Amino acid sequence: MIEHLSSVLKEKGVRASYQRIRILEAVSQKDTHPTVDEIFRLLSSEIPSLAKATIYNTLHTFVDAGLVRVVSIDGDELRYDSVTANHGHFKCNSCGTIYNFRIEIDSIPYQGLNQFEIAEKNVYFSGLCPKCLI
Amino acid sequence: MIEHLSSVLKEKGVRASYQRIRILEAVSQKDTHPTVDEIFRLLSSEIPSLAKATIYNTLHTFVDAGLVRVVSIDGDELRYDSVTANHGHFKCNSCGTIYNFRIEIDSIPYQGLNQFEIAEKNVYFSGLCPKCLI
DNA sequence: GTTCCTGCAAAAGCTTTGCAGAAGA
DNA sequence: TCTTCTGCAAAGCTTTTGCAGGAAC
Repeated sequence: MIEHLSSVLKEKGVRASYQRIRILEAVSQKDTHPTVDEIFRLLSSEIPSLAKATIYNTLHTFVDAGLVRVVSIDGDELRYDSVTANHGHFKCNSCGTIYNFRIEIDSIPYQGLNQFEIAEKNVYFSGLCPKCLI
Repeated sequence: MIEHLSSVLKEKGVRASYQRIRILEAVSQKDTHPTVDEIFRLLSSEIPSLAKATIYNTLHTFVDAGLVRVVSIDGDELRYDSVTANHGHFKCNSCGTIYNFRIEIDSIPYQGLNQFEIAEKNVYFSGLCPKCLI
């Protein structure tokens, strides 16, 4: 796993330090969309020297390298997600959980961006999740 | 105009103060997606007593009332937009401008949200705008 | 050996909060 | 009159930055 993540980083031209591998691992866990603080709490027991500033800086590096994207549905908080194709994000207004769902983003028709170069497409829904509807 | 905005506020159960009317007006200007700071700079020459804290508080009130929505594409900054149907937002990674574009959000097929109650749908694209591509 | 990261601490920004006076209903 | 909002200032967070030592290549 560490081997694999290490080569993922190097492919993108990002130096593979231990901290970076562990932060990428934390963000890549399936269906987690951790905040900076959640990553910090998750890793600081194992890496007591880890500084929050390092997490901020590392995530910026990852976003610039296209490894990670920012999930920001209502601006309350920033979350991070490893880049995966064809999914949208749903945020529950009650419990705050973020869910992935399948959506064929590239098949969505739109108008008015003829001369634009589109690099990234995001779909964000919000409302109430099944747990909070009961 | 002031009359109209005043009744828009009252319909949503929001007391129609002068500040609120002017802030709603600023957010409702076509194709503007102002930040708190931009609203502050726009209005403070005419309303020198206006406090930034009032703008923050007022925008929260508007969002809760469903008058305004948060536009947060990459988390760099929060912008506000009056609620309008069937449009997405495009952010230029170079100049930072936010553009509206037409998209029939309700016709987008998706899977995996069967038991969910969806209150709001947002589509965010990013890339480069025509001005920055030249 | 170089280059670039990390950790620490301090600084900078942004947003919220508490309270007294003012304005809306 | 009663309720709610505004402005001000201060507090509370989050995020960024500078620098010395250390790790990657």
